[in-house]
Amino acid sequence: MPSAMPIGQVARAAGLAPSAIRYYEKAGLLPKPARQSGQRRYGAQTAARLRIIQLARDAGFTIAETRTFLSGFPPATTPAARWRALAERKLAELEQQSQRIARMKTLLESSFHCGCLRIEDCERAIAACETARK
Amino acid sequence: MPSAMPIGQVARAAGLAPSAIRYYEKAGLLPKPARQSGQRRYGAQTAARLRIIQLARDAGFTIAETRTFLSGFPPATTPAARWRALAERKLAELEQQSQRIARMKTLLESSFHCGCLRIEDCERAIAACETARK
DNA sequence: ATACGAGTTAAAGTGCGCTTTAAGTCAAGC
DNA sequence: GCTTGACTTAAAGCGCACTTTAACTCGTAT
Repeated sequence: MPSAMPIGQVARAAGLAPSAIRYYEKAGLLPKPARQSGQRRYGAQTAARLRIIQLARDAGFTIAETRTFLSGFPPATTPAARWRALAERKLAELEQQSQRIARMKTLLESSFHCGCLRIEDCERAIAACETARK
Repeated sequence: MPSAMPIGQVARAAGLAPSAIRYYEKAGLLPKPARQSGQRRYGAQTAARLRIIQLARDAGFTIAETRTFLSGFPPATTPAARWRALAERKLAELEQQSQRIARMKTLLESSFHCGCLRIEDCERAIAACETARK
């Protein structure tokens, strides 16, 4: 792996579009790389940085949260401590989402078991469903 | 409940913004109401229609799916049959989402237990996490 | 008369994570 | 000398469900 790869090569290696890499740079997730006649040249450490970004994204962090993880803490903060701090809040969010999904499932399975022929007739059945919502 | 309510009253009763009601009308979820000197006047059946729409939205259906439920089936199709058809696909989507969330939880809990002092040193730990991803 | 509150419209804005587009630069191969 | 392919930028577009804005029209109370 050469230590001065152009953006297309880095992108292919990471399974990303070049535009995504430029976007990450503008968003402050990637340091500004060296240039050769105007074009970005990336070193080997970029691949690792991209893998970390992907991991954070896969874990559900937004771009802003990922930037916080990478550069939003006092420099002495260990990666483990950074991750713990952010993961705690994210897990709470996921818990909320899980509950939302559970409620949706309940509604999908319990609604409109009425024998109404037209939607306009379903009013009464819906009152029952709304009870299940709480 | 008067049978010719203006939009603000309907909105307040339903817990929605007037703009949302106009949006539903434009999106084909609500029939075009009568007008009095240019202003919309809603009958009592609108409240029931809005409750049905809210139920569909709470169950995770998009506006387009909700429109399908309300008016995208052969007229003779019962509400129960309509709901069943749409709910089946939606439940499959929710299953996917649940799996996505479970994977995020795993990543949040299992990543960055390394003792690295700087993010640049975490490469090795990340390889382990990526194993957990599969 | 006039100010107020509620209604009307079309069009643009929001948030998120990119992608797409348009117009241009550059090095290499023929 | 000319094409090709990969790169550059800023700005706009996408999907979704609305909200917000701007400019206007009503009927009613003062």
